[in-house]
Amino acid sequence: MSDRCERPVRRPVTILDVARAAGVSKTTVSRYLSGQVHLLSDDARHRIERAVEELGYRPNQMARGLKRGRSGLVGMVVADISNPFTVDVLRGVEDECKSRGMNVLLCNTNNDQAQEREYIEMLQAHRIDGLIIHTTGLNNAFLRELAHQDIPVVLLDRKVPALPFDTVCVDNRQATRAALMHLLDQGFGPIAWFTEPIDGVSSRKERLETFRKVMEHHAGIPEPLIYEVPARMPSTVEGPLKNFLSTATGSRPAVCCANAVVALRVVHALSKLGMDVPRDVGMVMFDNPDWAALVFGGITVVEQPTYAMGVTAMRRVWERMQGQARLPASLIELPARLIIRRSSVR
Amino acid sequence: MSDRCERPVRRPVTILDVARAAGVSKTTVSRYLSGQVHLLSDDARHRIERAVEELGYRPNQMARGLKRGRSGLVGMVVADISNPFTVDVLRGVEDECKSRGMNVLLCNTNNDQAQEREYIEMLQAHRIDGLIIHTTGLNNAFLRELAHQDIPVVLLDRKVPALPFDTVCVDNRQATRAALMHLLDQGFGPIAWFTEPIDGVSSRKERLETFRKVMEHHAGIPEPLIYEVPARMPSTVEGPLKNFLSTATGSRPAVCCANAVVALRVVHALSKLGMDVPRDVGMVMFDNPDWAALVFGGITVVEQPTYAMGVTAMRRVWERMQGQARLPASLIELPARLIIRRSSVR
DNA sequence: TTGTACGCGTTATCAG
DNA sequence: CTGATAACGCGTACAA
Repeated sequence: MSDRCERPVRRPVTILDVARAAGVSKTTVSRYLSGQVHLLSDDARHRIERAVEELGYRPNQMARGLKRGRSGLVGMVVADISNPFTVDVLRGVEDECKSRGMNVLLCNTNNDQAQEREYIEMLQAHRIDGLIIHTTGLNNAFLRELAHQDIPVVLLDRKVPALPFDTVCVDNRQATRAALMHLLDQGFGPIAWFTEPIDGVSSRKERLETFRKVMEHHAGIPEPLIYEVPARMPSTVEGPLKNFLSTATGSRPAVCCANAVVALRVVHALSKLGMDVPRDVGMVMFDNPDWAALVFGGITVVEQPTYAMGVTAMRRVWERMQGQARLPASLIELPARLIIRRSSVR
Repeated sequence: MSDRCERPVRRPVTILDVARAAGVSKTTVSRYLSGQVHLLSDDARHRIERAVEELGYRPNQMARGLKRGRSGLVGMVVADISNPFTVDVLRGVEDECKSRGMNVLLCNTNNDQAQEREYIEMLQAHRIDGLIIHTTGLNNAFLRELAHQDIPVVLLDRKVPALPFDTVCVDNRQATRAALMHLLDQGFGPIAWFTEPIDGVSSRKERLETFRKVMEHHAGIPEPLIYEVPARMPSTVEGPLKNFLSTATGSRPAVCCANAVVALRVVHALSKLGMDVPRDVGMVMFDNPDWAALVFGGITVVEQPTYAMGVTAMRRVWERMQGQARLPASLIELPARLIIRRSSVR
């Protein structure tokens, strides 16, 4: 490719280059770029237009940001990028940024406090215009500082009442209740709850609490079965599951999984135990990953409005950027949807 | 929370603030920050340390970037963030950035040429230090310009020989051959190939070509069955699949899916048709999403080293950043791994 | 309608 | 060891 040598290495073209090429001053070019076309003579405008085109000029966002005080960047800090839930939310955020000419800085913390903190510091350094965070909940003091710096922060999925930030999440109580009532309606019981360790995560907590309440009120079971599944440890599910099922002979047991990560492991365990779903055991799970419709002829799910959550969060950031900064923080709770499939139907 | 009013709105603290608080000049603080500690008196160092801590100072990356000519940002342009393949690669890129103090600007193009181009322009404006791109292959002239600007570009998964960029992908021919030979070994045949429309995408093309060759050489079938599955159109799979299976009575038919997106739809169709895998039909697919181990008692897969691909790509960008800029572009082809499960075993 | 000059927050050069 | 001072590329009063 001789092309590679033709123009050796091109120093990035600046506004000054454009100005010179067009025979005008930087100021005039700057005005053109910021759309103040009414202040320009047709002649100047055309010359600038051509120069920009020919030189392939792109305004330097670092310089521009430095001057204007906004970077055009939004930080998205997620706890686990491997979780399909996260990806769908991210899609929403990203699309919404795109339509506003902004970019997403993606940060995956692996549910680790130190990483979360480090990332937030990096994002601060980049002077992000907004932050959307699926937080571990372990950096609250640190996060609070962002409030003083007047940068819009939106919490996602996990509430932290101690923080004065907008929060977008789903109505976990309604969702959990719907799932459980459906199981009970179908004649299932006892029901076991599988969740990741609560660790102060609000969504996990709310779902679990609601499970407890529903079990007590509607099934008269004050001490329902709850299994916490530690992350990334294999085969901690099979034992409890086997145990649960063996104590439930003569009835119609069911399992409820608090998210897709746990559900995946439960499904594996059920398969290994040779269980027939829904004949031997019913199943309902949170989240609606690809495979939920596939396994056991379809698993009944509580589908969260993931994409919409992302869109909503980013819109909120945008509104705050437009001067709504000092309004009180609001809690936006979106409804989840129960999708009934074969796994929970007699 | 009275805290919110205590310090009303804090102007971002600059290096000058630190300098004043520490009773030294900006220069000295700058030295401290860039780790030239050997040039500082213990006294000065301590005072700066304290000032930085107390004020919560974070160097402004925009200013720093403007001055140093590097932004600390890497652009990652992906064709489809919904594809688990993409997410795993992204994880690799992200981890590798993290360990180098860099950040990822994530851009999802939805396989759309215009969006890809727009995004690359935005990334250019941000003066990204590197670009990793899972390209549509439709903006080549445009991409070529990046070569002149001396910014490291790494192509991912999809080769574009016309472009002078490093490329990280898998050995598709070896992988495809392994998958097909395995099916033939197990006594399967005829074999049908399901793929997304080729659209000039090298990975799709290589897999398909290899399929053709293997079929001709080893099975003596010059015109094997190929089905192109258009994206996001429901139930275009069921018809062809049914047709294929009906013409294959008396033999042991199998299907091979060129990626997880297509495979998902094939699985749906197979379920709907009430097929028993592997008894009625064998199956092998590319990619190893969560659900592949679950469905049909496990689907045999060609697992791509996705995470490693991300890591490799980012390492390459890094090397180029460190002055290896003018070395010729290299092609890095990683091996895929055949994981045999129930779906392809007699 | 256009241009001059300054500053955004850093780093680098140079002189002490 | 330390500190002025000049850029980096851009936007914007202010002046013309």
